[in-house]
This record gives sequence, C-alpha cells and structure tokens, in this order.
Amino acid sequence: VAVGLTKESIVEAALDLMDEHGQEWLTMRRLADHLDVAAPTLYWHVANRAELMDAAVDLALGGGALATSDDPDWRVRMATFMRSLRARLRAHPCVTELTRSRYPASVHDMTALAVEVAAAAGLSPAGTADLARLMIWQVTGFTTMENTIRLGTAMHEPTGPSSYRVAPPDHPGARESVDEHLATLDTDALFELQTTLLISGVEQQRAQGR
Amino acid sequence: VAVGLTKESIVEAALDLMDEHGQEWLTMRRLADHLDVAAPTLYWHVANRAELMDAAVDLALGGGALATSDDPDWRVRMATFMRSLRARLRAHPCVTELTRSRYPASVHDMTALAVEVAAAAGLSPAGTADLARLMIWQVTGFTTMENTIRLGTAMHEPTGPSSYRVAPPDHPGARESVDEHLATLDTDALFELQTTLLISGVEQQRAQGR
DNA sequence: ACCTGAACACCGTTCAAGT
DNA sequence: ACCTGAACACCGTTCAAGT
Repeated sequence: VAVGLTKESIVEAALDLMDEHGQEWLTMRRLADHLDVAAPTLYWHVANRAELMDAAVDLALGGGALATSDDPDWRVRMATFMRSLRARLRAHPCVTELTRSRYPASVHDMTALAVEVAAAAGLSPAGTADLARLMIWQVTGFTTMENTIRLGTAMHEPTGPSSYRVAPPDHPGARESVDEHLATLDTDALFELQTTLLISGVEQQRAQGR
Repeated sequence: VAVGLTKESIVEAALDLMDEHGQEWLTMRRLADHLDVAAPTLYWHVANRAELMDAAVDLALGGGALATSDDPDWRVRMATFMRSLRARLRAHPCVTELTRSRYPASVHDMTALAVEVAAAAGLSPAGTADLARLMIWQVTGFTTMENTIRLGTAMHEPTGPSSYRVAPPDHPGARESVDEHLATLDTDALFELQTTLLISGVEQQRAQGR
C-alpha cells in the first residue's frame, strides 16, 4: 500500500531504531511494521539482514567528514581527531555493537585521515602508520567499552551524560583511598586522560628518536 | 538418558563451543545436541540463555589468577599485567563478543588487581584509580578490535598468529611511504606499542607532578 | 517494478508428563 | 530430582501470486 520505499529510507530507519533499542531488538518484521510494510517487502530492496547491518554502519560512519582542526600544534590536531571520532561513535551506539564480525570498510577508510593527522607528529613512516592505527583502535575500543556501559549494566548507574556511580567490586580492596575514586566514573575525563597519555607517550618516544 | 549433567559441564561446553564457532552460532538446541540431551533439559540447570552467557564469561575470566610479575620496576609489572589480561581475552574470543552487551562482574573485579599494579606508579589516589581503569579499558578495547579481526573480516587476511595482510582502503592516500606499512598488521607489535606509550605517558605525567 | 500472504526451517522457552 | 515431547510465539527468508 505505502509507496516510495527506498533502500536509503530502510537503512535510515534501521539505524535509528537500532540506536534507540539495540541491534538485537531490531527484527525484519519490526522494521517492516515501523515502515508500514509487510516483512518480505524489505527483501526486494535489501539482500538480507547482514547487508542491511553493513549499510547501517556505513551510513553512521560515512555521514560527512570528521571535524578537524588546523591548529599549528600537531598535539591539538591529534586530540581533535580522536574527540570527533569518539563523538561519531557515541552518536550511533549500535555501531560498536555491530562491529563484532564486521570490520566495515568505513572504519578501514578512517585510517587515511588518521594518517594525515599522525604524520604531523614527525615519526618515521612506520611509526606514523602505527600511530594512525593506534589512534583508531584506542578510540574505537574505548567507545565500545563506553557504549556497553551506556546501554545499562547492573553496576553502573548514570548520574550525568558521561558520569556514573559504580557499584563496589565483590572483593573490597585494601586501598580505601583509591576505592573512593573508583566509586564514580566519568567517561569524558577518562577519554581525555587516555588521549593526553597517548600524546605524552608519543612525545617521549620522539625525544628518544624513533 | 545421559546422566550426570551439571550446570558446570553445561557452562564449560557452552564456552568451548562459542570460542570455536562464535556466540551467535550457539543455540540452546545445538548445545543440547552436543551434550546428548533434549533442549528443555538445559532449563532445569540454567535459568535462560542470558544467564548461561554470563556464566560462560565469568568462567573464562575467573579461571585462575592472572600471571603477575614481582619485578622491582613498576613498568615491568604494569606491562606484565596488561599482557596477561590480553592473553586471557585472546584465549576466549567469545568474551569480547559477549561484552558488547554485558559488563560482567568478573571484568569489574579485575579492577582490584589493576589498582595494585597501578599504585606502584606512584600517582595520587585519584590518578591511581584512573590509571587502573585505563589499563583495563585499553586492553579490553584493544582485544575486542583484535578478536573482531581474528574472526575474519573481508580486508584482513591472516599470515601468522598475530599478523595480517590488509587490503588497501578505497581512497588511496597520497602518502605512499606510509601506505606500504599499512598493508600489513601485527597485533602483537601494536599491543606492545600501546603499552609502551601508556607507560611513557605515565612517566611524563609523573615527571610533571600529577 | 514493487508489494503481499502463506509457508519453511529455525529460535528461546514453557509445561504437562514421564522416570 | 532430573529428563522428555509437544507446543507457543517468535525469527530470517523464499516464493508464488497479486498490482
């Protein structure tokens, strides 16, 4: 009955619904219902569920260039790149859920941009390649952890957009002064720390001539 | 017919089968078949599939203490901790698959050990807590990426236990000298680099008094 | 060209029934 | 106490049939 169904609109709806409810929640029938269409109709526009998931990831990751900085300081450009990649991955929590058996081409393509940013650190070609790879892995890995917590776990109770109260571990440690700090988690702050430490590490490697 | 089925044997079998075939592959019926039992039998020992997955993760992560080092150098102990956590996560690839939607208590409990290791770096209590968290997140995040590639992606062709040939990205970059290095990937080397850079970063933070 | 209902082989899970 | 077959409400996907 409904007309004008396109592959694009299907993928957009799938991405939206997965970001809201998680990828397991989204079934072909639920997606079809949402689009006011019968389930088999989707198969005229899309080969199968796997292809649809890939298209959703590519849509989430390929939407416009990442924000970049032209600050003369390479450390600022590096931090900016990592922050904006994280922002994109946070905007679409289903992406880190889906990149299980999928390492989509769009993640792969991010490497090109990362190389440009990493090159400014003045390392050898091999060091530049390694650094570019590490930036992407660190951000992606971090955001995967972060999104797992954002989706709601038994021991993390949200207290703000990036902050949580954390349940104490089963075996209470002897270090009470540290336990106090472990009772809260701020993912923004932890991400900034990771980025700062990576940049510091690169500086030191460079000072030692690598 | 078969007798002596226990919750433990069910969880062990589930973990083994998931490590071999992936978590999606394992269905209650397949697991039951493997154990020579009818599917509903499993529900006498286990509440449901989700509880079984959690138990499998806890089994994989809780199996014996992590290898530790008593080297006087805190940097060696830190690297040892991170390597052995990675080793454990690599031994059970299904864990990083499963922790995309669950943050099991066993991951949480690793923090206690990480705090002991981090404390030796001589940071403030807050800094120690942050560092402990970062160690766990970096290793877990890294291994999640790594296992995704190990499970087989279109652009990573294995050439050794931790090395891959990587397909070139769609948009060939202008930096040919770097592209050459991006054509191969060694996850062991990349992990060592990440660990080295983290330790370097901590040293520099400490030199600046944090 | 696009959409549908009916159907197939699967799921997780329940439950009355067996020993 | 432990295990089973039959059944229920779901999946992804196919296919003949409609417009």
